[in-house]
Amino acid sequence: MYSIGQVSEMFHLPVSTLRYYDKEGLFPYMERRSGIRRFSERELEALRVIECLKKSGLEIKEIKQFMAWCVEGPATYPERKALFETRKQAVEEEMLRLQKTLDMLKFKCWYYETAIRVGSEDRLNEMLPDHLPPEIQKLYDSAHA
Amino acid sequence: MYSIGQVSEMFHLPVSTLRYYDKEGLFPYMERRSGIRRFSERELEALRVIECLKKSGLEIKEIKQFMAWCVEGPATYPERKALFETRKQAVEEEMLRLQKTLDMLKFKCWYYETAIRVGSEDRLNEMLPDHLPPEIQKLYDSAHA
DNA sequence: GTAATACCTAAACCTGACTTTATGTCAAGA
DNA sequence: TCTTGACATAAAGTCAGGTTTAGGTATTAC
Repeated sequence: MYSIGQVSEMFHLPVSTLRYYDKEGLFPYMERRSGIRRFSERELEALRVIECLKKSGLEIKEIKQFMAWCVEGPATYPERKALFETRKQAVEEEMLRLQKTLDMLKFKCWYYETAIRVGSEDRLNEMLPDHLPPEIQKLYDSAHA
Repeated sequence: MYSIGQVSEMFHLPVSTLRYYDKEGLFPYMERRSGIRRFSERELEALRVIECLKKSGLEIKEIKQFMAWCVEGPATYPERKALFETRKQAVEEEMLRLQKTLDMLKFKCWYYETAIRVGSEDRLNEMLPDHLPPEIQKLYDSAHA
């Protein structure tokens, strides 16, 4: 069993955030001893899931719904599975978008590197978008697709 | 030259957002004809860069700083290049974090699939974390690293 | 005994990125 | 002429996800 302060250190989260999550219903099984929260392994696993679902783009109230399903028992396995499937797809799509963003950023890095080398953007822009080195052309196309 | 309504349609952005960006200084070269904004190719390219930098995690006021550098001329090529290098690194790190999130989500998909199959989480948890199929073990390790 | 800590609550506050509202201008079409 | 639609502004409102504040309790350290 852990105090809120210990969990705060373990997860590098402010105490206020843990209390906020609790208030929002994200720890449905949280125990108390004379008013004081006692985090068990169950709450730590909940916190891992919370961080995962948050990174996947879920809002707090949707995570709360998930926790409510957990309380409901085995009848909600399908809902829970469906949620993770949906988040998996969302993250896969996000990674594709990020890859395009990354290609744009790489292109811009090359662009300014070259601008510095030739001394001005103007001479550089004359090359665009038809006279680029092939690997830069690939970045340019990916970013402008 | 395009009207704000045309650009709104081209980029699938509300007119209010474009005006907000303009107010925040994100279109330093924007022209007007009797008070009405006229978007040129320069503004469209600015908008592409805005979307890229936003996805990379930059705030509006930092994007505004970038636009200010563009106005300052070739002397700020190094600052602009450094910005893109930093964003590139940030996005690469974000993609690594997302990959871990994805592994956790895939693990949870397998977990609930199996829970549905065997009828209860409890029998499943007895297998964890030591008796997992190898490819699931890999996801579990990646997600809990 | 008293001072420092760690915990508690409720409620107000904050931030970023927009969005909405209220009000007004202007040109084109019926 | 009059109304419709696209444009404009300033200022207020919204929302999520916390954070801060104000006031209190309980335990430990000196």
